[in-house]
Amino acid sequence: MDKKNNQPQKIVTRFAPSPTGPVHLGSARTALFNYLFTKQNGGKMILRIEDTDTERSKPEYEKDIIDGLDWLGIKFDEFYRQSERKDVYKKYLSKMVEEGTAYISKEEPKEEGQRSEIIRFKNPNVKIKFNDLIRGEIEFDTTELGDFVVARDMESPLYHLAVAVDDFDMGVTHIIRGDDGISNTPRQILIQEAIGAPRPIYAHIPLILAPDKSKLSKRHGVVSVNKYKEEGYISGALINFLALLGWSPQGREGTDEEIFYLDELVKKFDINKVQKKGAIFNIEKLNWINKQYIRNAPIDHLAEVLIDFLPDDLKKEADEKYDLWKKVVSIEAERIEKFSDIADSIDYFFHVPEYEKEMLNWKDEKDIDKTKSHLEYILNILCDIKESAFNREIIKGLVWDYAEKEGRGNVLWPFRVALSGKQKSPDPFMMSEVLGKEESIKRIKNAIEKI
RNA sequence: GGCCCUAUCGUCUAGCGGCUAGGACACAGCCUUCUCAAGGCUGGAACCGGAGUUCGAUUCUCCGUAGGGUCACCA
Repeated sequence: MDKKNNQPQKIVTRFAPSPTGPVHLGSARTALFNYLFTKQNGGKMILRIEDTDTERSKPEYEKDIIDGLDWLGIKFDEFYRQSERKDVYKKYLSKMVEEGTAYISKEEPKEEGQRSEIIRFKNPNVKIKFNDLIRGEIEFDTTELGDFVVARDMESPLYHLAVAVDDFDMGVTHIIRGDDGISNTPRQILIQEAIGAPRPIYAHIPLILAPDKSKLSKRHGVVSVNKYKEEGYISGALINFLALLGWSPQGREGTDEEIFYLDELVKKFDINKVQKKGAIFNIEKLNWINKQYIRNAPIDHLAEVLIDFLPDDLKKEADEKYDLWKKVVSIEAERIEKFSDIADSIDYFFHVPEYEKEMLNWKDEKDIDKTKSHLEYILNILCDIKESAFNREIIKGLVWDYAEKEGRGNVLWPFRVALSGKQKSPDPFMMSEVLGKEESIKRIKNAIEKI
C-alpha cells in the first residue's frame, strides 16, 4: 500500500523467457496469462530476457520470442536483458557475502568447466510456506536444498540469484509462471529474504501437456508459436485457444461462448479460476477455433493475407487478376481451416481444368450422350444471360427447373465438373459467377467437345 | 528414489453437500444436398478406488492408486 494516498500498489508482472529455443506454446500461454492479468488490473508488464547462460542463449531465439509475442499481440511496457545487468547482481552478491548470507566456497571441480571457487548461499534451513493464487498454500522444507550455488563468481550470477534480484529491483509484485517453476520458489524466497526483498504473490499455472500427458516439447511436433504463424493460423485464434487451455469462462455467472478476442479475454479472464491440472494440447479444437476466426474476418482482409500463402506462380496470377482473387476468397474462405490450406484447390479458378471425360457423368447416368445434351442446354442458358446479370441466383433460377426435371445430379454434376474438373468443389452456380460468363461458357464448351 | 503438485465424458471444461452431472471439440446417425464444406437436429460418452464426516457425497477429511513436475557451477 502506498502510504500517501492509500491506493493499492500498482501491479507489476514479468514474463521471463530464456532465449535458448524458439517460443513455445507453453511460454506463449504463460505470457498471455501474465498479459491478461496485468491489463485487467491496469498494471505494468516487463519482458525480461534471461540470458545468463551465455552458452545456450542465442540472439536469434531472442528475436523469435519477440516476434512471436508481437504477432500474438502481447505488448510489454519494459524490456531488460539479464546479460546487461551484471552490475546489479554484483551489488547484491557483494552485500550477501558481506552479510554472510552467501559465501565463497572452495571446492573440487567434479566436471569439466567447473570452478574451484564458487559462491554458495548460506541456507538457514527453515520451512518456507507460501500462498499460490492457483494452488493455495504450499510448504517446503529448505533443508534438503543445502547451500546451493548462486554464482560462479562475482560477475557470473546463476538463475535463482538473477531472478530474485531482478524481481526485487524491478518491483515485480506478481509472478505468474509455469508449474515447473514451483520447486524453484523456495530457493528464490530464501534469496529474497536474504536481500530484504518483499515477497511477491505467486501464481503457478499448469503446464501444457502432450497427448501422452508429458510436458509438451519439441519432440511432440509443432510447438513453436512462429510455426503456427507460418502455417496460417490467426494469432487471435491461437490466443483464444491458449486461453481456453486451463481456464474457462463457464460457471455460475459465466458463459458457454468460446470465441473471445484479446480485449474480451482481458475483461473476462480470472486467474483464480485457472485449472490446477495440466491440459493436453488438442489441435482439433485449435483448428475449429481458427475456422471461426476465418469466418468472422472481412473478405478484403482475407484476400490480402491469403495471397501470401499461394505458390509463386498462382500468387502472380492472383495479383494480376485481383478481382477474381477476391471472389475466389469469398467462396473458399469458409472451406479452409488455416491459411495454408488455400494453396490446395484453387488452381482451377485460374487455369482451365484437365480431367477425363468419364468424370463428367453423374453416377446414376449411364448414357453419356444425355450428359452431353444437358451441358448443351446449360450452355444455351448461359449464353443468353446478360453479362451484368451473370450471378449465382440468376443462373440457378434458370437451370433449376430443368435440373429438377432431368434429375439434379444428372445435370448439376457435369455442370460442376466442367467448371472445376474436381470431384469436390463449391457448387456450379457460385463457380460460374466467380469465373464469369466468358470463362464459364468456354469451359462448358470444352466439356462438350470432350464427349 | 526424496520433495512438490494433480485427479469429472477420448480431449478442453461447468459444478463450490441434494443436479435426469451441463457446455464445447472430436465421433456416430439423420435432415439439407449434384460433390465437398458449412448449417440444423439427435445420440453414445465421465465423477480413479477405499474408508470416514453427514439424513445425504462428484463436492469436505484421510489413506491408497495413477499421472505429472522437480531434484546442475541450465534456465
